[in-house]
Amino acid sequence: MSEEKKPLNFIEHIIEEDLKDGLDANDLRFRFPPEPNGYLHIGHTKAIGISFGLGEKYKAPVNLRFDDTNPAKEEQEYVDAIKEDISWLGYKWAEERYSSDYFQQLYDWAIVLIKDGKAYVDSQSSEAMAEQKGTPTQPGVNGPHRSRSVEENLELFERMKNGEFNEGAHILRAKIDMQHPNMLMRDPLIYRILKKHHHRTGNDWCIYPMYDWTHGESDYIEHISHSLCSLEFKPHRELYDWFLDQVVDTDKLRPKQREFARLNLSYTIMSKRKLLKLVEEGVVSGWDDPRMPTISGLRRRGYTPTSIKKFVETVGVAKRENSIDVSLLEFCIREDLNKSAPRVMAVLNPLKLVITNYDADKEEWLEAENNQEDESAGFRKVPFSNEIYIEKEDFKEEASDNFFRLKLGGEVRLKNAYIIKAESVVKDANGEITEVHCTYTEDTTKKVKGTLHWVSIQHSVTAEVREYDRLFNDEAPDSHQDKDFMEFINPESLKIIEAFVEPSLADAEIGQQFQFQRLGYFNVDKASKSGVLVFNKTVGLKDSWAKQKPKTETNQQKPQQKRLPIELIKQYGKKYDRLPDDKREEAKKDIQELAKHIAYDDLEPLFNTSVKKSGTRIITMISLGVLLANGVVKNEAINAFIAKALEDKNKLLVEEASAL
RNA sequence: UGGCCUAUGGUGUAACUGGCAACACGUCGGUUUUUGGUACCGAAGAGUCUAGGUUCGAGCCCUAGUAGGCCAACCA
Repeated sequence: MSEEKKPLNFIEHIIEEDLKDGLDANDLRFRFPPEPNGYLHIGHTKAIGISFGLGEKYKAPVNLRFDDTNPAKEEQEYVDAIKEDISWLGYKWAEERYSSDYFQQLYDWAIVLIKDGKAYVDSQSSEAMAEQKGTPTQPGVNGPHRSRSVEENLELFERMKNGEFNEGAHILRAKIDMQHPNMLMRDPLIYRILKKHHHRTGNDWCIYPMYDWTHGESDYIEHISHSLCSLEFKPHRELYDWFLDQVVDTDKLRPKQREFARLNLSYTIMSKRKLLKLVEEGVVSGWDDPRMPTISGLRRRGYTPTSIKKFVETVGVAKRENSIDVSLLEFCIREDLNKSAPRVMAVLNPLKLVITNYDADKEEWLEAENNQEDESAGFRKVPFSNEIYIEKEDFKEEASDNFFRLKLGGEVRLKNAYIIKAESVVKDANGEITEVHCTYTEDTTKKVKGTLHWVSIQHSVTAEVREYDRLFNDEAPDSHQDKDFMEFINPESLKIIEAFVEPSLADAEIGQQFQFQRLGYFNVDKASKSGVLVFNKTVGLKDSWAKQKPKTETNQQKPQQKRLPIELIKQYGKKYDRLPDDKREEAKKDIQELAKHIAYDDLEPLFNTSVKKSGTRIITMISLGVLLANGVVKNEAINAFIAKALEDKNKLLVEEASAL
């Protein structure tokens, strides 16, 4: 076994370390803990891929645990959808669990906490408690109920549980430290009163545990070794550990929370709340609209589990904020479908073509290869006749040599058929071409540059084709503090086309995937019925021809993170003295421009730059020159800096210094 | 007036206890091709946010700064 070592991500490093430190590999166990309050999206796929992926790698069990502690937002519909999506991705969970399974245990532990003087009942308004909590920059203060006796706390908590109070009247909170620098440690809530029906426990409870109290203890109950979540839970880790400290038996496995950066995809949003808004406001047809970044949307669009897993794998796992280009997702689906999708011919934007030397009443069934990437895919027959459709874009009356398609007097190959030559065109009153007249030859061995797809008109089947574009026009629609994400909705994200497809597609079944040759990958939508074909365009083929033409679509500039001029100048310093002459000249001009926007106080610290970093000293000198020219008066520090530079070995530095 | 996290080509991730910054996508060029697809070959592109320090040697360790993110829900 030649094990090419795949580099480990930081979580795998942690696990390897734990294993080395004596953790039994059999004790490895993970969990994926969705809240059933919405559909899973591509962002969740990363979390799923991490935990289930680790399970596969270490042959460890992975639980699916629904974090269902808030009956106000959670529903069975979401539980079902989540299970379907995870299964569809091809993952198998060891056990299906619910946080609500542990409500009794959590309650019992809460009693222990109260008895230990580690928790108390507070009876103030949420506003009053928020007030006492302080702010991130200001410590909190103790509230009036903090010193209630254990007996009183026990009694009140019991009565909370029995439903004797209204929602909001009391809460149970941990007694930690109201001055703690971590806000989450300032006596966090453990239980609140919620007189709501729960999708699993019905009306058994009218108090419900909070996330922090529930999550770590649930991990402990399930013997989870590594509890992986996204970065925003980092501050919760301290509390996670505190709660664990209160109940953990030291010879039992203690779960560990570790955090990774969540996935962000360009031109889309990942917030469940915002996705729900798109659904509710009818911007999309539902959670599974093919434009949605949900797993169900991607599935309906034609994405495969393989492609999504590959995507998550390539994206990697780390701790820094990221934004992944959709083109990577598209690459992954093309790569997968290229190997498996049968090729067929379909014309989306038809132009009639008449072959004048082919008998009008003749038809031939020609052999066509289903997939040249897959020998086992075999062949099929496609009908040919004297009248066919080709794409409008595939014909021009005249065009330059790099237009490989059909032009008057030019020859082109018809895929799976003959070579034709365009002889003349027929136009309507507006000058629009309505027909192209061609002649054909049966000699198919000739070399011609272009190959076109086509469909015999009399044999063609009509189909509805839904072409999608990105749902938002902005790269990061929900990142603007002054604008709502709804303002960026792309009004042209869905285009419905009447297309003509080859007859072999007539009985294509829902979910089947094809490559429409030269166009892209398409699948049969669930709206398809016998006799009424509906296709979704999953993704187009890579099109290096379209790129050559001046695109009307303005290439959106990446909003480069703005850096301060002084920082940019410093960066030049790193390599300035090593640049070739011409580039150095450019750099110098750039520096001089940038230097107009810096203050003397920004520059002065650089005077102390060590002798060996001459590049930095030179750029400092150049900038200084600009400042002096703009009226900064020479002081002692400046004079010393220049004097020292004049003695330097570096010619460039001396040159710049003597100029001052 | 705080705490925590992060900083490596355009994007995303690597670089095992410090040792010539690598891979994928994207970009550009070429070969093959009955898909301007695929496959294959090649190229450009970062000297690792800045400064200082430790070291023979720093992307990695230390210090300070800068930038970005997270933290004040009876949400998860």
